[in-house]
Amino acid sequence: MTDTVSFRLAKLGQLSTARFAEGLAPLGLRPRHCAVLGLLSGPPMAQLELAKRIGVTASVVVDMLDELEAHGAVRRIRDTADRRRQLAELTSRGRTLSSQATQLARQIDAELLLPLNAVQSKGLRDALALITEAQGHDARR
Amino acid sequence: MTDTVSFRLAKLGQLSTARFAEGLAPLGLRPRHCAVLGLLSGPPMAQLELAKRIGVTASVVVDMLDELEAHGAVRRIRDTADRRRQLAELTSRGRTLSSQATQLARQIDAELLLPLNAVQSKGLRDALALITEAQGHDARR
DNA sequence: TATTGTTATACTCTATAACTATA
DNA sequence: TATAGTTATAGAGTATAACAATA
Repeated sequence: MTDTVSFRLAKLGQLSTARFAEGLAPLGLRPRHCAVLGLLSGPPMAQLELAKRIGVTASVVVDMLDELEAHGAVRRIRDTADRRRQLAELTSRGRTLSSQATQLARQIDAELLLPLNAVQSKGLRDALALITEAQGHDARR
Repeated sequence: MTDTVSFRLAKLGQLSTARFAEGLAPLGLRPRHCAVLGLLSGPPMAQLELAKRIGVTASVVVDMLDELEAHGAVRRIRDTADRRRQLAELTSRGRTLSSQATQLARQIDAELLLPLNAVQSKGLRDALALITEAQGHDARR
C-alpha cells in the first residue's frame, strides 16, 4: 500500500499543500487561490469556466473570488453581451500576488527535488505533466 | 504556477485521494484508513507511534482506530508493561481489508500510469520514493 | 510532573440544493 | 425552461486545548 504511486501522490500532495499554506499565509492567500491566480494570468474568464478548469463546483469559485476581491487581487466584470455572466480578471495587485505565489511554488519545488539529480527531476516533471494532461482529457473531469 | 511540480503534486494528490474514496466506499473504509492498515501490517504499534508515522495528531488516530475497530479491522491491546499505552493490531478481517485496499491502490496506479511507458513509470515510482524517504528524515515531520 | 490516550471544539475545504436574475 | 451566479447548509478531515489515567 504505502509503496504505491497513488498512495505517495496522495501523501506528497498533502505535504505540498501544507507548504503552500505556510508560504502563502503572509500574503493573505491560501492554497486553493493559486489555481485561480494561475488561470487568470490570461484573458478574463467566466466563473463557471474557472470552476470547470479548476475542477471545483460553482459555489467554491464564488467563495474564492469573494476572498480574492476582498484582497484587491481580482475584479468581476459583468458581461454586457450576456448579463448573467461575470468575467473575472486579475488586478495589478493580483498579478503581483500571482508572481509571488509562483515564486513560492518554485521554492517548494527546489526543496522537494533536493534528493533527485537533474535527470530524475526532469523525468518527474515530465511524468507529472503527462499524467496531468491525460487526466485533463479524461471524461471524469 | 500550474506547471510546477508542487502544484501538480497537490492536484494529483487530490485526484488520487478522490479515487481511493470511490473505491474504498464499498469496503466501508475511507482514504485516511489506508495508512493505518498499511502500518499495522507488521507488529502491533502504540497509538502515538502511529500518529507520528502517519503525520497526524493523536486525536485523529483515536478517531480512525474507533472506526476501524467498529469495522472489526483492528484491535486495541492495553500494554501490560505501561498501562497508559494501547497497542493497535490488525484482526484477520483487517488483513483482508488491507490487501483489498492495496489491490485498489494498484488499480489506481495502473490507470494513472497509463500515459507513461515502462521507463517513465519506473522513473516516477523511484522519484516519488526518494522524495518520500527524504521527507521522512526531514525534521519537519 | 510528564506522557498516553481521550474528548470537545473549531476551522478549512468541498459538495449539494434551493434560490435570483437573466436568457 | 435553461443557464450563470449566489446563498445556506452539511460532511469530511484536521488541529488545538483541556482532561483522565498512569508513569
